[in-house]
Amino acid sequence: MTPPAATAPQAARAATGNATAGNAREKILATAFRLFYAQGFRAAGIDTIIAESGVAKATFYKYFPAKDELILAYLEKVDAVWTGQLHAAAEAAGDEPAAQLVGLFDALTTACRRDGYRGCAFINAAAESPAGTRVHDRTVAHKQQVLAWIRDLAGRAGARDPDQLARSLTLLLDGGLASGVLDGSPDAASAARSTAAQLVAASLKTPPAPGGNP
Amino acid sequence: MTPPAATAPQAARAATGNATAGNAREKILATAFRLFYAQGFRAAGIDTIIAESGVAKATFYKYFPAKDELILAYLEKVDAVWTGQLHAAAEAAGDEPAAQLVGLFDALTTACRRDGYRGCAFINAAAESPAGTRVHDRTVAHKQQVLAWIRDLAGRAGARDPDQLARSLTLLLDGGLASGVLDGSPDAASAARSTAAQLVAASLKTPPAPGGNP
DNA sequence: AGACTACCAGACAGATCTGTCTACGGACAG
DNA sequence: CTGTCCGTAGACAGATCTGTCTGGTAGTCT
Repeated sequence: MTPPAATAPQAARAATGNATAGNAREKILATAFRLFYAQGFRAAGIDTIIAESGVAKATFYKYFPAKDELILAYLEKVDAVWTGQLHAAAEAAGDEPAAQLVGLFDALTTACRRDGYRGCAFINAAAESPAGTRVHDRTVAHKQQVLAWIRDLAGRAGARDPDQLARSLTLLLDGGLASGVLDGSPDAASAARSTAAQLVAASLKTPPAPGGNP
Repeated sequence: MTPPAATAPQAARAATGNATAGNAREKILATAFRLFYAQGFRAAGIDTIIAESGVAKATFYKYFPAKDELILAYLEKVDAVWTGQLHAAAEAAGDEPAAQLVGLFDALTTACRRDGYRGCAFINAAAESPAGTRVHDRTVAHKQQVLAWIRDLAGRAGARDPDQLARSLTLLLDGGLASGVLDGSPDAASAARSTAAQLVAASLKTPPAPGGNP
């Protein structure tokens, strides 16, 4: 797994040659990661983030000229982490693409079990920012990346209709992410996994009836 | 200093024939319904709601002693509206429970197509309020009501495992609600419907393998 | 030594948000 | 006529949030 190279590791470091430069930035980002996810980024104020990361206000505004920049950086980090977990879960299921399509749902199970789980950070982010904003656009981009990856897996698995299968699986994934917090019972994730297994299996069979669709 | 589109209070009262104290309450709730859904209830301020509903501040606080009360009333209204749409879509599909299980997804399609669609109001609400709050609890209750209704339909349809089928379908429904805004393409809803049809059909067939399944 | 860099501490301005409170007016029953 | 209910209009307090700005400390490079 490779961390996304496109995620803003400030060229200032290379410019100054200072190895410790940007240490404060990481602390801020780590705190934001925690607070934004736990409370939403409208409820988590700059002052709180600054206080909890033990950083001066001027330092904060040096790295993140506006709160929006921090939110975007947060989403970038969430994307990297969640994508990494999805890929890891898929690979843990073996080399067969079909098995990986099911295995990736183990990342959902793990996420739902985690303490303080509050659903999909991107869905939550989109709920807090209207369409057309950069935050919203970043969310759309993330979802499309995941969809494209699953579609690729479905194609390599030999699915009858990779597009359709990928869409069904992302629906299950998003549904599990969204309702994992809401459904009182914790088995939404395992239900998503078994449903995914059923869909994958059905999509790999040869078409039974070429007849019309009611 | 002229309020935009000033709604003459006397005229409005005369139009409705007065007689109903609490006319202002409905106006407030209607405005909140619109603004809360469009912006989230953290971004939509009391002052804006008061101004846009053409109501005095004291009147607002008479009916809703705190913003939380308005949010709860809003969720109550959303619950009634969305549940009504789900039931209507199901009934429009005929009398057969199996057909209704698929037909209810037409409510999702309609919702996604609606202008200004911003996903599930409850999921968005939960994203803005931490677990343990009344808002969050109301969201959980709503989701469980929907789940119970679908489970009942699945049972009457003669599904092999009504619990499992209901859970799969709610996952698809929530996934469609959540990603209907995010997926660039608008066909998430129709994909959810066709996947639901597939799952319902598979669940009605006689069990192929009676082998013990953990 | 001087310059530069990274950082801390915190006051401050300006906006915004929730909720309270005063002042006023029309409708209607007793 | 008077009291009560419903409503408008808007000032106000107090909290909070974003973003700026000043001043001070420590390490590093030349």
